Amino acid sequence: MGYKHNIEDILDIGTELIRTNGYHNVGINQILKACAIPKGSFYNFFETKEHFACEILNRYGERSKKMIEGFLLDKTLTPLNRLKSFYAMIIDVSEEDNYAGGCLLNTLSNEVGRLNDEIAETANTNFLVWIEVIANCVLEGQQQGEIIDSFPPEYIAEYLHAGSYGAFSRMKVTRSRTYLDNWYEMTFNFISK
Amino acid sequence: MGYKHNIEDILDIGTELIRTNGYHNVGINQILKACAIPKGSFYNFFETKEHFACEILNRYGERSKKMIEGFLLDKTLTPLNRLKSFYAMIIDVSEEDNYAGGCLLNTLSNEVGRLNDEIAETANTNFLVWIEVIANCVLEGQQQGEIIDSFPPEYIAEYLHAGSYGAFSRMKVTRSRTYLDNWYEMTFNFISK
DNA sequence: ACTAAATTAGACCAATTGGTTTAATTAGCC
DNA sequence: GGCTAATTAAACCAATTGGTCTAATTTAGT
Repeated sequence: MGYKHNIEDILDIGTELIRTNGYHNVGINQILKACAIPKGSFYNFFETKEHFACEILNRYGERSKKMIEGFLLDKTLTPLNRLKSFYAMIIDVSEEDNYAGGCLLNTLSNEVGRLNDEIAETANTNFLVWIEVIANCVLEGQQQGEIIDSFPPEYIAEYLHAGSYGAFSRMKVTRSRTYLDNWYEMTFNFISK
Repeated sequence: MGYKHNIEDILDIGTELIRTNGYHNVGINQILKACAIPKGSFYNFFETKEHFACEILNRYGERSKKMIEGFLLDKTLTPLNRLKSFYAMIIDVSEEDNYAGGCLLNTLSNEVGRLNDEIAETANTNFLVWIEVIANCVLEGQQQGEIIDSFPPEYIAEYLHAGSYGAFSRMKVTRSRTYLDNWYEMTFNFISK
């Protein structure tokens, strides 16, 4: 039957709070309150706030990887169209989310990437896992002549995904999808053959 | 002769602290300590921490505008080469800075852009001032046939500068200029005619 | 020299920060 | 049923948060 509280719930709620409000702006107490768990339970599950951040990053990384694969391994579309549908979905979801947070990995990278070694490494590792999935799709597109082959697939994959992070920065202050849409249009124009 | 403390020093030190450590991670007390000023003076100059953030944003915005113009109005280079030299400089400076903070405007946009209306608007306003300067240079480049004209100059300007923000996110976790360099190479390859 | 306003100084405030501790309770296993 | 380990619960901690307050000092204008 298990105990009263389960880690998954704490991770879920913590992920959303930190993704939308930032790392230093969300206290342990706030997470505890939202989860309705006492402090003892939290520190039974997690050593420190830093470790907690790494755990939600890894969890977010794994789940997102599966979601990315759901789009990029879909053989009913051409590789380029798979990529397009993936980023079109990200933009739609951001709008539904009311432009609140964007990607947890990006949020933590920007806020604590330079300050905290463990969080930085965890964020980077998970990012590179995504890049591998994206690069495979890019390579397929290159082989089918849909995508430019003037750059290695990993370069294009990083360019694509990090590019979306730049767009998130603009999204957060403009509270609109306009620049996300422009970014999408221009980037796919540039990498299409 | 003036009083003992001057606002400029507080703004300078506050800018650097927040740019490199983030908004919520830097307390008023920390800024006071670094400036060696008492609290009364700080709150005599600035209403709240939020207002202080807006002031350093505006100051950073104005100074950066002048610096951008220093590069982009330099008639000894072609428009495209002016843009290239500007972003090459940004990357070099980031390396010298040990990849610490990147752009204050981007840092604040990402961390508090969605949480704080005043800071968001201030960040966006200053960003758009830069975009205007960059767009003028892009337009010149288009007129001289150096830069693609398949997109409006403002679109290319935003694409350029927001793109560099995505690269900063990667820089902070990798602690290297590698992705900044790749971004530079690819972006200028895409927008060159 | 006098006055009013700006500045300086730092003690003080309630609220919150991340984290510890101790005791009670619960679960799983033999 | 009894034992051990995990979990729950919340009081407690020192340090820090953004911000206020009062009093002393300094400046600029007349």
